Amino acid sequence: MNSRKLKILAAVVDEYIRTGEPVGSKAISKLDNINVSAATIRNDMAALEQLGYLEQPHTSAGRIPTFSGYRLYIDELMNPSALSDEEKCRLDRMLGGKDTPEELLIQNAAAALTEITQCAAVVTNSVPRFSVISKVEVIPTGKRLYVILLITSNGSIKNKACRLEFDLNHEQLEFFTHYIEENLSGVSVDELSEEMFDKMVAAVSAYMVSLSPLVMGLCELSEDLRQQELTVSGSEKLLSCDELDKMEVVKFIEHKNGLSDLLEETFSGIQVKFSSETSNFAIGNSSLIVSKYRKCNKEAGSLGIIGPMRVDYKKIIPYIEYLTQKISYLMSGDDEDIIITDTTADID
Amino acid sequence: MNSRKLKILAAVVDEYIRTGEPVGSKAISKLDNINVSAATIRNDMAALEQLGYLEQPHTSAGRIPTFSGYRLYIDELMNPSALSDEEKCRLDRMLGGKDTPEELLIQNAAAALTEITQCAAVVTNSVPRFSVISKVEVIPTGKRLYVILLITSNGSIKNKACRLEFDLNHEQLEFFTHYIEENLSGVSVDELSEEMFDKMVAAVSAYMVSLSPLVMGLCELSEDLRQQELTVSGSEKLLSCDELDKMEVVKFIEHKNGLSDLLEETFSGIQVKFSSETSNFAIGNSSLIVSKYRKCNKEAGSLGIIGPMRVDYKKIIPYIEYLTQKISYLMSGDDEDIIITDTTADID
DNA sequence: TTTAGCACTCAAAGAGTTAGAGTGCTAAAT
DNA sequence: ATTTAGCACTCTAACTCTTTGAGTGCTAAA
Repeated sequence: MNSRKLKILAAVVDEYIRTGEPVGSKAISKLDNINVSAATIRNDMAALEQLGYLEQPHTSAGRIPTFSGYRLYIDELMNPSALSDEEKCRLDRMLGGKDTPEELLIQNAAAALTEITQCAAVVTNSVPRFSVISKVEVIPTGKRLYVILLITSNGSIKNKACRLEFDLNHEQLEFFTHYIEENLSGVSVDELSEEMFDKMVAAVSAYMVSLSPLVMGLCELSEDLRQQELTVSGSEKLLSCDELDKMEVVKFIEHKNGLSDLLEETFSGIQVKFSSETSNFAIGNSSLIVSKYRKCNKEAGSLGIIGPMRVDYKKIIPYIEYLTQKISYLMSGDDEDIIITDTTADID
Repeated sequence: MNSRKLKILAAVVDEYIRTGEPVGSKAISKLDNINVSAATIRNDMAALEQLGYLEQPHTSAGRIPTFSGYRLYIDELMNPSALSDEEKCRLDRMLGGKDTPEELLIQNAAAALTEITQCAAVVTNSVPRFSVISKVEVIPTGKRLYVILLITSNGSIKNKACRLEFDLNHEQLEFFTHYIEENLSGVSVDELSEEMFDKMVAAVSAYMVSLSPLVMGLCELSEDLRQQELTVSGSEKLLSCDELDKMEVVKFIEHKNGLSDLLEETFSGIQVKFSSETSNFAIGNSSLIVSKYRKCNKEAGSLGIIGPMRVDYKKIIPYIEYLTQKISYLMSGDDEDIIITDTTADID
């Protein structure tokens, strides 16, 4: 494995990404930065095939990269193309300024990615780990029916109705409200845990057993609070890729199978994952490129695209990197002024 | 147009639905209930083509039904096959018993329809038109920040945060709470209207101008309350129908174009609509079969399937009819005992 | 009015051909 | 020891030509 072989591998991947056709020795030999004959390239390509980086669809066709080929290309060989100032400006315009609500910010980022890459964009909202419970209320609303309300310092509102075995009298309600106010107010979302609520159930039950459904309700709400929401937009683009199985794509659009797991196991920095490298991700031959954005220097959410394995990594990766940086910057700027949108919930 | 022609038309549609292939005179002549020769059938088929009920894909092929052909078949000719007891039991099992939450009930119905018909199921949730506002609260939750909470008698909970220009003092808050309690409590969801809120804005502004965002917030919540949610499940099935254009299916899956309009203009009882009969519905050559279910004898929501025009109406229509009846029954049974699931909302 | 018979049409499937891109191998050149 | 040119070979994609069979419309007899 010498440097010429690597150069040839890079060239093959680049060409394949550009054209979508298997690439032959002749095409490579014509490239500017390649100065050996087609015959030499043929020999090297045969070697690269031996090593598992390239493969042939059939005997008399050119080569296409294998998974390992792409992997090596992305990790070592690829030469990302820096964003021009115009491109940066364009992204800035698409994102919106400093006073754009966070939710809209990531929506805009998703829209930008969809438009630029012609792939599906995937974003997660920013989880308010570091925000604290600012208000918790219990509101009687029918016989034996209570609505609990949880509000955090960053503006999340969650509510849930609980039915009890008995009605609470004024004193009991007062006790409970006071107790949870005492125990939850000011607690950060990160600190909320099931153990914590288990303890509360125990404490509260000592006073009155039938209060525990309320605590369980609170526990569930706190789980919701910590749960990250995942949005995929522009997924119709994936149906235009004939590399991808349409059936799989639609199933994925419906259920988003495996995606959240996949994002879970992502660590910081930009990352490329192939569907073949993970189990339970629905779309074969696809590639996920994501990066995490940060808010006040803590990981807040993810941002990226899902596309065919043959996407223009060179071009797309810098875009995603720029967007995450910019979003991190914008989100960390003014923490205090919370922008409230809307929030509803329906039960029947 | 005599009864034999109608019989032949019905036979052609049945056969075409069964086989998916253009059907010829010979195939019809072999059917049990047809006792004339192929030549006679040929003459009648030519006449039916003249009348616009049948068409030929090409000269030397059999006939397939036109839109009008299907229409006549469905409205007059078709002989729906009654559900067997086993089938009814199966549906009952899939739906769930009397204590199944409404939301789950329609989800189960959708799943059952998807499985049985191999088409996409479309359901709308039950809009609580006839339920009344049972509680409305305003909760101060930060500086100039207020959460309004709207709860209906059927268990819907909606909340929304509003930012005001100024902070309210205790008296002002008291006034406002009292005012909206007075004006909204006991009002049915159906009665809520924008005009009503306009009046409230005027009245409240007379007392204190900066209260109006709260009323606007209430107005938006009430809109949410009245909004019907539409779910399409199993839409991947539509991709297996080669009668349907995959690209159109995909666009539909993403945007559900025209579907809610289409459901709006549906009246009571089971109904079949062809894409060709409506403008703005995305999937050409498709057919929508829906029926409305009722809760306490008032229209609550819709339930049905989207499939290719060539679906087994004979079989599917009874299924949908049975499901809507059963759901109407289950939903109307115990109105008092509201089952609460969960409800959350996130803002940032 | 219905039916049998027959010539005709047309799409789909299969067979055969060609063109071209790309390969691997060998032997000469560097 | 590499690199290159040359050449025979392979395989697909596109094209034409032919065959097959289902289905029709028309005519004339029942």
